[in-house]
Amino acid sequence: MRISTRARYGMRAMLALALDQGSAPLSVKQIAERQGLPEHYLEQLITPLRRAGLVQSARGAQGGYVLARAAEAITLQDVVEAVEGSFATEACDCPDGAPHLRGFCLEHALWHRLKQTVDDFLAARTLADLRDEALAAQSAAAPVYDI
Amino acid sequence: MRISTRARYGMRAMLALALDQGSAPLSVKQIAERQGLPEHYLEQLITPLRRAGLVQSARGAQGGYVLARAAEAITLQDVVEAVEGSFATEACDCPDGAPHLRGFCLEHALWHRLKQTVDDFLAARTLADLRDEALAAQSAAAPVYDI
DNA sequence: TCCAATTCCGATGAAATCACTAGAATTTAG
DNA sequence: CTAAATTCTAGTGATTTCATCGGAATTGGA
Repeated sequence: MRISTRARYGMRAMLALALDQGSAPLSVKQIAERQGLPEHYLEQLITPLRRAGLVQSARGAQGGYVLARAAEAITLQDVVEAVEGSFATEACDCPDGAPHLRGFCLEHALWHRLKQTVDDFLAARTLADLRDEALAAQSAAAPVYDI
Repeated sequence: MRISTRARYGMRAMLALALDQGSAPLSVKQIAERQGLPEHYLEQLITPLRRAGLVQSARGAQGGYVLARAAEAITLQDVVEAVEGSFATEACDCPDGAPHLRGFCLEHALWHRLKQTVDDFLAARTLADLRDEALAAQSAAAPVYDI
């Protein structure tokens, strides 16, 4: 039960885009620099984000990526699922039952419920929440004292 | 964010022991057979369970493992943490701040909270809960109709 | 005492994940 | 049109996790 680097890096990249909304597209290089991520690996991670329809790409010079829709409309579960591929791939082979106790399936009794808890947690939060929290923390860290 | 086989196999092994409480110790071979787990790998997983004080071993012929304390006193978090090693090993390097936005740390703002949610979920359940649920499912699947 | 059943320990192979490299395709700017 | 910037794709190491193997140490029973 650990958090993959795919999820962590992917989330950082999406946050970078959320913080930059409105201006020109951000290149992978810029995202990697801002978030301290390995550039070439990030390039690889952003592909599933594009395929999932979470970001939009612009090729060529001055190209890059922007969020495909408003940060309010992208849940953190969208992001994690895009880069990790549905996570619950541990399909349960209940019918056969060989590895299960008769009439009892640990996958269903425990792990699916845990997954549901995690999904609920992530689905209840959007990129906008993260963005706003980041902005609030930034302004608190560097308040303007000029009167 | 996926569930490791260490956690899944370790949990199954512990459940097997919880269901067997009171009789002779279970050997790794027996546990592996009952739960359909790779025997040699399980042997490797049970070592951290022993070191964490969750199971007690008896060496030699007729040896094996028993729960070190009552199933009611072993939370699922105890089990997962024993086999996975605290899970939150993603120590945050906030002070330096290089990979973080100024005054904002995604590890703390998101992943630590998610971890806390998972920990709460697992800590609120004990092996006894799983055992009782398994027993209930078994008797429901094979009810006694003799009057 | 000897044998079989075990735990226990270390090494090795196999598969997945993490990360980098190289280069083709595409687009903007001059 | 050319050059630079960039996405996009495929392939290759490096590292971690998953799983097996071999064998030493320990214990109960014949």
